[in-house]
Amino acid sequence: MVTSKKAPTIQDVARHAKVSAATVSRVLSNPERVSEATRERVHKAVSDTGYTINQAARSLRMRAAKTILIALPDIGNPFYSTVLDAVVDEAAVRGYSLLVANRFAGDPSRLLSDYFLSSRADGLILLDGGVDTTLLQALATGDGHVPMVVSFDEAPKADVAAVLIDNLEAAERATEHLVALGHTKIGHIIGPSRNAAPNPRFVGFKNVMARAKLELRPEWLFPGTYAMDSGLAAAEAFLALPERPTAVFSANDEMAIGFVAALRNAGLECPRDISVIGFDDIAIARHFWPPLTTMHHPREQIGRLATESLIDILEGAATPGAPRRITLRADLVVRGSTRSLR
Amino acid sequence: MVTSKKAPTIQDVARHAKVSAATVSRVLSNPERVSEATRERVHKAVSDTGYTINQAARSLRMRAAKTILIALPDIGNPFYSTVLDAVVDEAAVRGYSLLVANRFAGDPSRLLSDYFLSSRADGLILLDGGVDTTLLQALATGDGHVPMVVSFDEAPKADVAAVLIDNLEAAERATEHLVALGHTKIGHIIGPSRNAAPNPRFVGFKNVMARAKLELRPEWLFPGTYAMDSGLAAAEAFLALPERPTAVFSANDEMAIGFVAALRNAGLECPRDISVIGFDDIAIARHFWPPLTTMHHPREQIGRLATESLIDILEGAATPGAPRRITLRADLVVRGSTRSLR
DNA sequence: TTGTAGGCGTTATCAA
DNA sequence: TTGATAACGCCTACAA
Repeated sequence: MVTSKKAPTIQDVARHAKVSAATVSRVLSNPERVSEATRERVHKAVSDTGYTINQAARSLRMRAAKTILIALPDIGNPFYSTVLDAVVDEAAVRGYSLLVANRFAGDPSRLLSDYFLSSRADGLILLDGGVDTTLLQALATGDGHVPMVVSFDEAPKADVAAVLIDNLEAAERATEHLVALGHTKIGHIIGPSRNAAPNPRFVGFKNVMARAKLELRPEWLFPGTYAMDSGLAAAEAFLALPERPTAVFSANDEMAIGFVAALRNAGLECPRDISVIGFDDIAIARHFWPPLTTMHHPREQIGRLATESLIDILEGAATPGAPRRITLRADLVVRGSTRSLR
Repeated sequence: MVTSKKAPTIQDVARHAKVSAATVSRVLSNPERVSEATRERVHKAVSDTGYTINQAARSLRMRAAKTILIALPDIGNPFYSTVLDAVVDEAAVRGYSLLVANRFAGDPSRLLSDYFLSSRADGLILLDGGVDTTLLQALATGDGHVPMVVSFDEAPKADVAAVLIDNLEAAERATEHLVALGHTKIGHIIGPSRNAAPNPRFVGFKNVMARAKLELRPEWLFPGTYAMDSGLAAAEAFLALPERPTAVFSANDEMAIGFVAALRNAGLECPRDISVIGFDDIAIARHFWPPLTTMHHPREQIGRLATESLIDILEGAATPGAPRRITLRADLVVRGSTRSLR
């Protein structure tokens, strides 16, 4: 059963069951159009021969591959691999195979559309925010457009189905946590901005600071890249400060971790000397010392919902006109890196 | 160029270049069999029409999908996603697409061979050690056998191409590091054993202890599962000990981290009160506090080599009779969690 | 050097 | 309810 000299075809099954290939095909895709008796004979023949449908032939005929493509900026990054994990599982549940593309940023248009023109994949889950907006628009809504669902840090301009979190609102809640703890001197490690738009997490931070009537000191704003190194750099700038904030909101966990680690080397303890809140809740966050307070980014859920949405689109279950946009909530996870000042 | 109403076929290109479809096909696969002049005309026609080869049709005809399948136990685990990252890249370089399967342990035989019988993939990279040995043997060498390369913790019994590290030898070097630091009272957090065979890292540990004539105390051996929790459990057992070791070799980093964290909660500092060495060098290891001394597992290299080997097999560049077995070296990375006793 | 023709394994259309 | 037949788009003898 495991293997046989040569993969049996639908013809072999047909012979075995003494019916035509057409009937076998029908049993497999529209069982209700076949009589009970022959249906059973065919099923038996299928398992007797160990028949498995040839996907290549099926794809050719159906112009559909039952396969979806996921494009990621960096699989090695645990953030993305967590999403990928959920996507693979959900796709499998729905009977789809999953093709993976990594770091295609170089010449995205050609590479990506190739997958569809060559009918290797039916739809796309795009997690790579580095795609040019107009290009994205063309890919998504152009002539031979690609069914797709995107999930970026920031809501894409293009008219595309998307699964997102509300970064601005979540950043507000992160900042509010610090305010609620009694902190008034609060700094921020700023995430990079895309397309010249200010980072939404930074905007959320500023909103709350204004609302709480707290001073927004320029020297308490540390520019970052999301990489851990910028946390270290922020720590250096922090240590050189004549007057220091008592709390810092970092636009992501990596930078927060770098920041805390560098401070510790300089003799400053978190949360004793400084409270730090991160963003994303990466795997390290809970095992770090101190365990990092952060906003939980629902990565698994994003992967699952993106896959569901895409397959709904592919199978016509989704309204074609209005691309669905799902917004998820990032929850505050209080751990050990923030403390009350009261 | 990005898209067109309907994907152009080889016929469209042929018409455009005023040649036959056969000639276009030849230009694409055996350019040398076509005259310079027509070759150019065809190339122009290809780019004019925006033609992309239809992989489904090609696969059907060629009985090859130019696609490889990777089967992983858990994509979400950074260990595997790092390998995956390298595999995706290397496959792309060689012109192969990559299909991903996750957690298929339930009914491996059917699911996996399906991919090949249905000609969706040409070969397999197997990272899931949970496969039954005889099943593996059948899959690898049976009648309609699947070209494959495996990479597990332990060398598979089956007659299969493999890319591995020598766990036993690396564990010896890890233990020797502790001995060289002057430790004589050394414990071990044992990794799980597969197929009733003792964990090779445990064997390596015992070898060195015997060689150094150090006492192997049963109560200093903590059973583990590779999950962080067993590190916590080991810490509890450790704390209850009347006499404690001064150093511990943990069979992997997760357990080492759990161990150190739990000890810290109980007031024991690493490396002041205890030296700990892990294994694998996962991403957290360097950012943990203290930065973890460990054996670096060459995951990227494994992914790259496994992919190369598989494609060599697929393209007939590898000797079919004798499956190649590549053994890589895990390097010692000394960081902050181990200290000298002298 | 180039073209013609047949078939890879499926599914959909049309009759029976 | 079932069967014959014609594509789907490509590659490769075989002919010219």
